Amino acid sequence: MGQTATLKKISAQLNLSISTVSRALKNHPDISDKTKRKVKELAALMEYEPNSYAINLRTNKSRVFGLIVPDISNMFYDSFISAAEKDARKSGYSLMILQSGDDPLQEAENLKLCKHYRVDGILISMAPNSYAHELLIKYRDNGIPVVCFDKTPVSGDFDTVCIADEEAATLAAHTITRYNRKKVLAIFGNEELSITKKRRDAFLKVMEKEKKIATEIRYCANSAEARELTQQAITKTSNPDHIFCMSDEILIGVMKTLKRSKLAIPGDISILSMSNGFIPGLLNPEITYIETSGYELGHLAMKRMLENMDEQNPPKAIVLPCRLVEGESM
Amino acid sequence: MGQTATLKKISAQLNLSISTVSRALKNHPDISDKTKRKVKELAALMEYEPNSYAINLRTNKSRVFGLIVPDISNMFYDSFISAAEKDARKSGYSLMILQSGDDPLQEAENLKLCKHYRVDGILISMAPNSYAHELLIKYRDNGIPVVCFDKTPVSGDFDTVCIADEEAATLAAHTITRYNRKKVLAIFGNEELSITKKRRDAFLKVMEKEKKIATEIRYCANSAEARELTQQAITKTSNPDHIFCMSDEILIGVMKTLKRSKLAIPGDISILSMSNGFIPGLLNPEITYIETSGYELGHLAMKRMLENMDEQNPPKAIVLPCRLVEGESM
DNA sequence: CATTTTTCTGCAAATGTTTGCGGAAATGTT
DNA sequence: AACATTTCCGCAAACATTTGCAGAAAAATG
Repeated sequence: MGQTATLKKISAQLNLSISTVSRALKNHPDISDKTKRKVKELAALMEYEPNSYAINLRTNKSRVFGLIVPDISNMFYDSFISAAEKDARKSGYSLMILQSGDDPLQEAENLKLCKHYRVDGILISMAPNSYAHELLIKYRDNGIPVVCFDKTPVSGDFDTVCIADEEAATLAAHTITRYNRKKVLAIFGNEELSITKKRRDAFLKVMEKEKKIATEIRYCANSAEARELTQQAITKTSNPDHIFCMSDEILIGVMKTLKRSKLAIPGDISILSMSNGFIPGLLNPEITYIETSGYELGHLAMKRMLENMDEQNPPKAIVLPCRLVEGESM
Repeated sequence: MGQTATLKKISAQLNLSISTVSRALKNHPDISDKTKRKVKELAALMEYEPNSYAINLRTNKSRVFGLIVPDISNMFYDSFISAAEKDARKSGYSLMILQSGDDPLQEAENLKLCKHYRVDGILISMAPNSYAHELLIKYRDNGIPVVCFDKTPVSGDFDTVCIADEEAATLAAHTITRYNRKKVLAIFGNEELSITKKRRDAFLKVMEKEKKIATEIRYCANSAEARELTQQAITKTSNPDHIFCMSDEILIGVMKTLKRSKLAIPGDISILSMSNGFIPGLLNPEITYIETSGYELGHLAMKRMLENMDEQNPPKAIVLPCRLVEGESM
């Protein structure tokens, strides 16, 4: 069958050269209106569509971005991706999405895949213990723009788009101090991650000035550990009257324990979390949180990537400001 | 600069022809070991990587699947995608992800994008009022396998991979009958969707046999409407002693209202939902639900798509069996 | 030494599109 | 009529890879 239409097939039908057909379809001034009309008619009839493989080869571009995240099925990343995809599409780009599963090896493989597919740019949230840095440097030097988001390297080698971690943690701490609490339990995630360190340090910087408040810092790897931790805290003598949660995951664990206890929120114990808002709104009472929006971050990151398509820019650190969303947990 | 390595550049360096270099790298028996060694060394040194644009052009394949969903940031789809991506990668494929936003126009545009990118296959969960059917038929006839999942057309034209909707709704109804309830409020989603119809009909088929139970069916478009609906139900005289929720979205709305009421769960009113389990586990008490796993469905759908890569298969309707997960809400 | 066989390599075409350059035909100017 | 200009179109190369075919050189056989 005549399967798919090509310039060649159209030109053969009309006894024209391939180049004439190409130019006619592109409204090139060299081609007469009569020829243009004939060509366009037949092209429409044959449902001609330029072969993107050929165009990619010729232009050495694909209009596709590689996007690497630890896991798509995550409250934060799924909204990030959702926003990024919409913006990309508006500018004629598409996303190729790859998951690292928080595995540095998988991450490196995904980066190689990006190279293999010759994506026009890479957006990446890095896995813990990532060794992707040098790979990314190489890609950048080969003209593939790299935008790091959320979990970013500390070096100033790449564009970074992040939640205002310090600002958010500072805001959290200041909020807590307003409520006259005595014993604060602050639960953070993996201690090794820079995101944890940044948040913890900014948080502590404020709390240490408050001599009237005893602050205890703890770390946990997942929701179950947060639950465990909370259980220990409320049964032992430490008895905090406030718990700060660095993330949704932690908040979920904390709340599961508190629900089973007889503690009233915020009467006996108050809660403040960092979140995109979905989980806090689900819980009862609704949790007060510092907003960290994946949507917003996705918009910012894609905007930056698209800027990099137009011109080469020196690396820039972009920060998404945060805000306090009042619930009923404080 | 020598930017990226190509066969041509390697061949120039070694005074060989392009074809010899190509064959050497592919261990073709025609090429002497000595030549092979030389070529491979230089290729490694220059970090040669075959140009996928050229390969795509030549083979007329891209090893990329198009995946169209209403919205990525959705408990169900994000896990579907997560599973699908992992399986695709294992078989050397990648995913290009596009969102329709439940807009038939956007959906059609995305399908055209898939055609433009010449993806090797399309996985799609269709928007309400989709008119993609004929487009998909055309793609299928042009040799692009189509796998519909979750929201699928009723025709037998394509592979479909679905939750066992009837089975799940039947299981839900049977579960409810076991608990000696009098007044059941069953809340479903958009009445126009086939998924809604299937679940509702199967549900009703069981309930109508139970003369002792009064069943009321309601529909709602989103979480807020479900909240409203519940509010009306518990304040007016109807006073249900059970609420069935077709989806997480509905469950969330229902629970928000119930939390503010003084009704005890399951004492005064019991709850049964359909869900992937995440939300039910978050709520208090934990909600009993019929499991509808996005992960599992993603695995099934990708498996089917990969089968279609090997050989042409007649359309097949694949159904993911469901199970009851006991919480504390019944 | 002549012929056949084996071993190795290169030519050229094909995939589809774009574009600089040149050239033919038609029209316009003296 | 001779020349210049405009209008319209095609050739061919380029992008990178693969592969059937042919052919040269070397080795083996008679």
